[in-house]
Amino acid sequence: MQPKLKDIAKELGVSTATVSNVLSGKGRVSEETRRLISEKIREIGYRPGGPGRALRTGRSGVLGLVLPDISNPLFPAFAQAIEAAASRTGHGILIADSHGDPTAQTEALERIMQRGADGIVIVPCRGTQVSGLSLPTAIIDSAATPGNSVCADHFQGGRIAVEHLQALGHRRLVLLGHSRRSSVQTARIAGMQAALAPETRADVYWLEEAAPDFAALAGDGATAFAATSDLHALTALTRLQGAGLSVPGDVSVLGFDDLSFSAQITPGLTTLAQNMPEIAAAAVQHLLLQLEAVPLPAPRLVPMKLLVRGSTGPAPNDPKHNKTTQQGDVTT
Amino acid sequence: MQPKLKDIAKELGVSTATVSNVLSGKGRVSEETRRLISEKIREIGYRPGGPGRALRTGRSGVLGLVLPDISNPLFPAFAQAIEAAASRTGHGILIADSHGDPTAQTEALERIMQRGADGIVIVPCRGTQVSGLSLPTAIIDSAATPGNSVCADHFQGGRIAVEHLQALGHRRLVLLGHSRRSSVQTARIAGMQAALAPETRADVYWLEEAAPDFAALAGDGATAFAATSDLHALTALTRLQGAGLSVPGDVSVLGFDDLSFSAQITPGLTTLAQNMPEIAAAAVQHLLLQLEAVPLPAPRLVPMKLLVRGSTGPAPNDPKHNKTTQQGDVTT
DNA sequence: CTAGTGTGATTAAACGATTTTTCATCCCCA
DNA sequence: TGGGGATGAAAAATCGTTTAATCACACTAG
Repeated sequence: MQPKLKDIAKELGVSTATVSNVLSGKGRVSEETRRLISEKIREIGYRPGGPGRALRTGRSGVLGLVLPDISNPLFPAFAQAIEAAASRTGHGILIADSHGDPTAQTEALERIMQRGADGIVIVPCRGTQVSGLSLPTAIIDSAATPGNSVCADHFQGGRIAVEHLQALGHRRLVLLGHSRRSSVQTARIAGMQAALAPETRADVYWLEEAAPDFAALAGDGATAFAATSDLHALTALTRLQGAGLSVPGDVSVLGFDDLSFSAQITPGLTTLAQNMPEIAAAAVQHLLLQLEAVPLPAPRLVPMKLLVRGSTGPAPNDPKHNKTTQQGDVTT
Repeated sequence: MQPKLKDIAKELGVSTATVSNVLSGKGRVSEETRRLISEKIREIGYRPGGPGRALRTGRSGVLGLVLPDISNPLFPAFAQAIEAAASRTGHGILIADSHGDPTAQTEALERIMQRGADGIVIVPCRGTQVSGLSLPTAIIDSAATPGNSVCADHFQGGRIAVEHLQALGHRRLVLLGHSRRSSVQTARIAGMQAALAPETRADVYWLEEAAPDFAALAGDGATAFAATSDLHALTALTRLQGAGLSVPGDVSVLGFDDLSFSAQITPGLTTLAQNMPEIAAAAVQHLLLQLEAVPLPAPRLVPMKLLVRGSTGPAPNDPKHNKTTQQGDVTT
């Protein structure tokens, strides 16, 4: 049985109020009893928390986190960053997986509210729009989503990706997305297209609809593949390598999100990383501000960062570049 | 403001006790009022939960989940499975990341207990041993860990891996682990070694200590690489492919845990998968039994399952096998 | 000597739900 | 007519903690 406030009070012959005052440093307590009580507290390792406090104060110290798919390789980093940011402010994280299903998402939100969370961080399912919750909410999606609170600047990430490839001399690009219903992916592709030089040609493929033959595209003149996710970049990379092409000698590959495996493979995957700690901190901050009824700041766009690894190199037959493959991570 | 029990009671002119009775179906309520109240409840969408209930009943309906590293690509699947299993029994999941640090792990446990969790599922940090918690606990680690509650049968997984490779004719194996301090990895390697035929040679490399030159090993006669994680299998596969070797034509590669990317790459990675749903269900079950003070069952060992994809094939120059690479997943 | 002022600590109410106890009827039968 | 169930619902206690209100006491100033 956990020690309770009453136990301490009884053992020291004082009232629970006095003990509580010592804990919070609020009421009037003599130096003497304060010392006595805090010593006892340390001795038996008492921690106030629990439902009692939550009931009285109306704060549970727990934030909900609703994700469309925990097993998506991007979300671990998300969850970890959010957990870290919440820990820093003394909050716990209650997770829920919506399995990409809007109905499940609604249920998840309800369950979290029912459990008394103080606020909710939501990464919404594709195509859903969350609003009108009676709880502080932070939405992490894309700049285009109404109600979005904070997110990576996917558009800018796309631009940087294409700028990087063009600077290496690539003029025939293949842009790979998974689903055009994902606002994140469409933003990245749009950013890529916005950065295209007049002489650059870029074909977009949505893998959900039809998977192209990567090696054939390369044979047809494409020298660089830019995917909206490292997962698809990896698919392309292994398929190209398997077909006997050299990466980045014959063809460059670039991805997004710096997934766990991206630095592990050979060549290392050049990728655009989200600044997870900053996004997470902003999301948590967003909730805490709402809890204090502070007017909300404008949606935050956190810049993405290019990590140059070995999978991108000079376009073949480009006179300007004939250096060898770069080693290690270079950030810009 | 969320609707409260008192609101409903006041609005219908009954006592809170009566409403609570309707909710739980316990006390004596006339059919008439029961109908009236439950209709009102449905109308305003009231859900009892919250700290009030937790305080009175002593159950918060929340289970803690402590992981050594959320961003480890294996844990998403873990977390998802646990979340699903807990949802099924009406529980929420409070996650905490110990960052592989025993001190942080202890703190995480305390924070979770303080928040009033009903039980804790722990995947312990390497080398730590959790015990003596005043809360129901389920430990998921390896069979060798004292106090282990449930885990995959890593040893058996290792055996199956080597048996698979030997059946394909491989007689020169390279076994890859990351750290010999990981009880999971040592169990897998031990299982692999236990299945070796007398004429098979297998060299073990711990990547944490020294990373071998994979291509050189292959040139030296090794025809198959078995890693204790898909992550390292992927490292090996891309490096071998990059060196111009054909997988599985020249060399086979096998991993563990069926990570998110394993089916996405070319060739698909043959791997030994953990039965996450079963492990998660067993862990949650373990907690629920303790809550009801039922004597604990013996530790559960959940068999691993071989998923044969394209990365393993017949050993080169093996007279018995000359089929082409298999397509798709074949389970045994 | 009394009223006012601090000081240190206790009492009691409150939070939202559950559960035990009590209460008020009504009905039946002796 | 008056006890004895049965029935339906209200009253009250309880969980652990915080906090406003209160109290007891000493000290000081008028």
